[in-house]
Amino acid sequence: MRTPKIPKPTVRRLAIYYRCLTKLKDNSIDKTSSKEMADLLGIKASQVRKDLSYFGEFGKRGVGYNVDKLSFKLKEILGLKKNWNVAIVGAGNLGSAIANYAGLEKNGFKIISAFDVDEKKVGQMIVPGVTIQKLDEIEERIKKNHIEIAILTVPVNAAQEVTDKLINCGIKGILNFTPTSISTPEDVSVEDVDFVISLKSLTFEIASSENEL
Amino acid sequence: MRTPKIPKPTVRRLAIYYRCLTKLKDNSIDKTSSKEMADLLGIKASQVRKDLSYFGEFGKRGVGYNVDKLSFKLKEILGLKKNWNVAIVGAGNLGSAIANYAGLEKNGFKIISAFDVDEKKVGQMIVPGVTIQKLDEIEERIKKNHIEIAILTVPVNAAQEVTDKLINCGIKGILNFTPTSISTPEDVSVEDVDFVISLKSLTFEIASSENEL
DNA sequence: GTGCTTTTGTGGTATAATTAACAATATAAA
DNA sequence: TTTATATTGTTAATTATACCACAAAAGCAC
Repeated sequence: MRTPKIPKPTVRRLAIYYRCLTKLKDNSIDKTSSKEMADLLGIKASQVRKDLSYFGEFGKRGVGYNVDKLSFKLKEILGLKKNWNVAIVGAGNLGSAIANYAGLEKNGFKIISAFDVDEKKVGQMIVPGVTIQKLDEIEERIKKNHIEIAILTVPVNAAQEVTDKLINCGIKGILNFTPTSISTPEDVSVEDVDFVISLKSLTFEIASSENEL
Repeated sequence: MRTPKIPKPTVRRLAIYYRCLTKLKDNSIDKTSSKEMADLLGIKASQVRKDLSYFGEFGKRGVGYNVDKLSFKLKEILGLKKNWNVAIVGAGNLGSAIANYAGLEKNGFKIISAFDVDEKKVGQMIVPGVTIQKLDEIEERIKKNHIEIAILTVPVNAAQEVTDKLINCGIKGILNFTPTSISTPEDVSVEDVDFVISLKSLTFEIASSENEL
């Protein structure tokens, strides 16, 4: 019961604040303020303070925040003090690109396994040191390697079936790249990433601003 | 002034309804209801009706919606009756994977050009028929080929600089995959896609549910 | 120390989004 | 034709989220 009930948008922003603080650190800036962060991110300072206030008091009145300290706190809050073992499920174009995205490793997400149904892909390396395995082996491997997060990049028609397998082997979270909503019990979290939907939001905006003329 | 002021979440859901209707069509289902769609998507029927009501009356009381008709209307609303010309800006791993994602073409987004600073990549094909070009040529090419949407997959430190170039050559929308917020004038729409942030929302959820025990 | 400036943390308010409720309408069966 | 059932479109209520405003520190200058 550490967390009363944190708004979803707040959680996303916490991750954004954390990223912002990392950048400040890279620039050797050791103190900041809600105003400074808010301006960098294009939001309101009160929003930053409100978001942080769900978790405690991390700043000093009249002074601001110590970058290192706040960064450490957010890291803790976001569950990033440990490294997370991740599996890529579906080793196509997108799955491979994501597996090789440097940002993952850098942020403490380690690709431990990759799975695909395609026999031709099995045995190939998806990232250095990780070979693609048969989807059949998924339950065994996920349990054995203590994988907690799956990145789901299978074709849409396989999405729910594969999700059910993941649930069975005790996965805790799924990053869903398939263009469909998958259902899970409430102790298995899902985050959807759908850039075609984002593209269509974009065309909506463009089209409606053109219609307004 | 066709649109009074549509909530952002509504716009995203419209795109999801459209996808849902396409699926129903594929299964030769020609009529549906707010209830049926809502159940398929895991939301409330009243939400579906409310969202649609911003744009008109598309159903028949006591009966429901004609799949074809509603689908056509949403296509129109979302600005998808025309095909959109898209440029990939930054032809790395992720940019290439996205360019080759079948869902784009299928949904009316056509990759017309790709750009990169890396001389070694220039001249290579990113998708059949599209060779990667020097970033210097971006303004000329985007204007000449009537490209309206850019998919931004450059390294984070180049994001704003490249964005400014895109703004200069009259781009209308940017799908931003870089892990930073970019600023644009208000007539240039931006949609952020950041799956590392989504991953961290996931770890927050997992970590806090573990702390609750 | 006193006053001035800065900036936090937070309680209250305003705004936005979701959900419920229901009259209006359609269909089909009795 | 009436009654029962289904389902919309819309208004009202509820809930969620963002924003404002200000008292409570903290530091600095004099």
